[in-house]
Amino acid sequence: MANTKNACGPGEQDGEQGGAVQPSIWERLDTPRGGRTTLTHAGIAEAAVALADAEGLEAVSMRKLADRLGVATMALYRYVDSKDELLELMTDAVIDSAALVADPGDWRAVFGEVAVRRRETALAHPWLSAAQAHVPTTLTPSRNLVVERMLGALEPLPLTGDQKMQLIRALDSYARGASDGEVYQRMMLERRGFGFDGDIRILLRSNMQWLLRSGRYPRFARVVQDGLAPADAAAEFDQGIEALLDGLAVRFGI
Amino acid sequence: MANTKNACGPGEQDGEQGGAVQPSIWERLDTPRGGRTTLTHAGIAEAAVALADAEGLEAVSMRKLADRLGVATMALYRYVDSKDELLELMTDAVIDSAALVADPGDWRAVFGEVAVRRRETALAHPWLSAAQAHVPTTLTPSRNLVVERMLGALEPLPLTGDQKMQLIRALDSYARGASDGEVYQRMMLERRGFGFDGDIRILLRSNMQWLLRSGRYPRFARVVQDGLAPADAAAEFDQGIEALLDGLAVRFGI
DNA sequence: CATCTTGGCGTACGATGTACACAAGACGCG
DNA sequence: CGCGTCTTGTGTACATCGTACGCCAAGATG
Repeated sequence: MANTKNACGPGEQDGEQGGAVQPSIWERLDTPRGGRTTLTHAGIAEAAVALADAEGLEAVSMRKLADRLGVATMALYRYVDSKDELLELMTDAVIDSAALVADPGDWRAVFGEVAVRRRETALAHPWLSAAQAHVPTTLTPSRNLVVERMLGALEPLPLTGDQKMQLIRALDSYARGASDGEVYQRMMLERRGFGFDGDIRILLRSNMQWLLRSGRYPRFARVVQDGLAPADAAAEFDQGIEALLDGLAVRFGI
Repeated sequence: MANTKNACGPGEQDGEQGGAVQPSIWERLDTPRGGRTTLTHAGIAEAAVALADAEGLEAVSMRKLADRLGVATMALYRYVDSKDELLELMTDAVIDSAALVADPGDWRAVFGEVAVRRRETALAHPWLSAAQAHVPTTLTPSRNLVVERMLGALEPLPLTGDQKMQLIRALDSYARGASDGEVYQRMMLERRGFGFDGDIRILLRSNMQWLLRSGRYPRFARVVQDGLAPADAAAEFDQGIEALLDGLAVRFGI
């Protein structure tokens, strides 16, 4: 089994006053700091994001980041408990929830905008998907704000809290999967020597030989060989979102 | 910009005979090896998977893996060019495409089965999502086999190759996003001290204090406070899949 | 047997995350 | 102003990691 501990954690599992079992960095963010303040959480996160954007996630090391900030390596540890926490800060920092401008009363518009924005963010910061996978972080301030906005859009509809959350999770699932999948494909393209912005069909074509040779994938080979139209990933993403929301709306009678 | 190189890669970008630009490990898999053969690709992958299942992905180091196999560290490098390639092997090894048993003529059944299987695999091997994110790998043999099967199920339908692929990608997107999201939530639960199999609502509840205190998320706080029913993640996953496929079927007139 | 190819081994190097002890700047109180 | 006291920034040190390189052994081939 993968889980090393399965007993309940620190503090009573269900206590009303229990507080956050671990301060979880977001709690510490806005607590005022005394003494010297050459560094800030925001500044650190921003520099880390810039570094990852410029040189990739694997280039983000505590040493390099500290160098960029003109500070000793260990100074960073006064602000984050570990590198993983730094990654958490980064994943939260790239979500610009201020950019949501859709009519708050039109839930389909709000949901669509959230999804599209997520895809754009993922493509603009290709390291994001890997960072989120390495440091599982549901529930960051920015992400909570997005949930809040979606809940607001669902307010006038006759749905239970559970149904609203299910709707939000469904959108999140599709948007996450489609965005990550697209990013992974593009990173694959880049790794193979074609650029991040290359034609995705190159991947399929360069794979075709392998498909044909083994003979185990006749249908796949045929589809690739017959040629595919140039992909419009953004439009396909939209169609998927609309299809999913259509289907769920029918099920929920809205 | 994140992309370091945007020019076309090795070989001519569009050459007909171009072959795989890099041997890409899958090519090397079934080429026969001479000399001693105490190791095999399959054995290495299996041991690595077992290690990751037991101690987590971060415990998978070349040294520990070699120890487990009773072999020197560098021996592994005769079979994989890098640790990243090892991760690729692992991600392919856990996909058991032999387990697909749905009626091949019923495309909805086939698609549903593929999605469900994917979720089960992701939950059974929580490291999988992170591994796939770290080493973007579309197009592995096992994955190709799944695509082949789905294409087979779509054969009788009046769809173009592009439409078939779009359908497959849409299912892949939702299944990936929902599975990864669920895994991340559970890993988060485990990291916080509640087990991997704990009640997901604990996460929300422990987050509630933060929600209430800041006052920026009134709706979110209310929904959590009003209490949520125990989640049936599998059923919710199914509903999402069905909703998505319904919506797309309408769009494609099938 | 001689030779060659391939597979496994041991060592070594640079980079990484971070624990720990210490110095230096800011603040409260006299 | 002077002096504790707390917080922030620093320097060193260590375990661990991926992996380049050179060597030896084992099986195949002549």
